[in-house]
Amino acid sequence: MITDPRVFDDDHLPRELAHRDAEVATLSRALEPALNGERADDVLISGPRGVGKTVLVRHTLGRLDRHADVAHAYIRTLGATTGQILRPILGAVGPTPATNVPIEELVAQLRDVNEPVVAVLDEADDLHAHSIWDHLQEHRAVSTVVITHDADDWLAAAPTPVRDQLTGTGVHHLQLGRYTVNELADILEPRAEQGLRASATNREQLERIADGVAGRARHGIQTLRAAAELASEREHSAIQTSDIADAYERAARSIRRANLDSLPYHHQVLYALVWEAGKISPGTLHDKYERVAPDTYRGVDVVPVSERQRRNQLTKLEQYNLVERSEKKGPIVIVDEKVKPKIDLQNEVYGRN
DNA sequence: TATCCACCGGAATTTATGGAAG
DNA sequence: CTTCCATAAATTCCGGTGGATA
Repeated sequence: MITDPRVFDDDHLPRELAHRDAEVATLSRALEPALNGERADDVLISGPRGVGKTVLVRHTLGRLDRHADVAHAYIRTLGATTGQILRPILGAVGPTPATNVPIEELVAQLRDVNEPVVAVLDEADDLHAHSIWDHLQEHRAVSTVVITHDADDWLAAAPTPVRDQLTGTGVHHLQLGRYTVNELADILEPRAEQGLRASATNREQLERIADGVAGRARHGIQTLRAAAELASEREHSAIQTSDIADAYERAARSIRRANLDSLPYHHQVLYALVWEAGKISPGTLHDKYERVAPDTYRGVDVVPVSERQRRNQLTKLEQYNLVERSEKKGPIVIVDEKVKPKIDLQNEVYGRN
């Protein structure tokens, strides 16, 4: 059923970016000065998850690169330190500085940058108050493309100078909305053509999927993939309505699983504990962790972490939508019990597993 | 209302990590 | 190889919060 799985990957760039012509044009215009050696305009991009904010930027930068190289750095800024943001920016115009060169030195190097660099600051929701702005503000050559979920919230929470920079004249704001059913079906169509066996699906089904995912392209693409997988498991010669009906859940689950897989060992242990309980108060969670830790970490190259650090890791699990908390002080609840933990908890007293 | 308790999360401080120089 | 020294990661410390209880 699936002939080319790559077209369903999150980082797959389609040849044509359907239904974003206006946005591509605006972004191109903003970055154009860089082609002539001048500083590009700043851009603030906002929109809900999965509507193609990152893809828009990657696509547009790629297009510009065909005319002339635009030095750019793409940085996922969620939780990034000043050094982790500065280094790739400098790396865009020269060698990437080593991790042990002082921030002071990085800042000095940044001041000496004269050719235009576009710094794409993705996942910038919490970046408004970051000290990185002390160095990026009003830079003669380095411009920014800030990607966030809600532009108004972001600007409202930003310190005045940052807000001024991102609302001044010549700054471009792009608000990406959800796709309509037709638009999203147009996006799914070429993927089906390239990634699936011929006549595995049809327009009506693609529209059904587009409708079911409320205009979010990433979900739509993952749902199409899941529907195809289900169809082949069930030995259907083509995707059927029942496959689509079950695909939403599978798609959501595979996204969660991928999230879980990307996390390090500590998170796996915590997830396993919450999963086992289904629902657990922070206090008992920590107790169990301590009880299980000596055996669960045996033979692993990492060592159990403190309670404070576990709190950080639990928020990460929450951000990744693996675990949730209904009220502020409420218990921690597993989001999808069918997403099984990657590791087994070991405890010699109870002898699990 | 006053007090206790469990928990949260910011900030200071310590430890781990890994390039670079000797 | 060892030492040095920077960042990054983790721990320690602690004030604050909100809910429960008397």
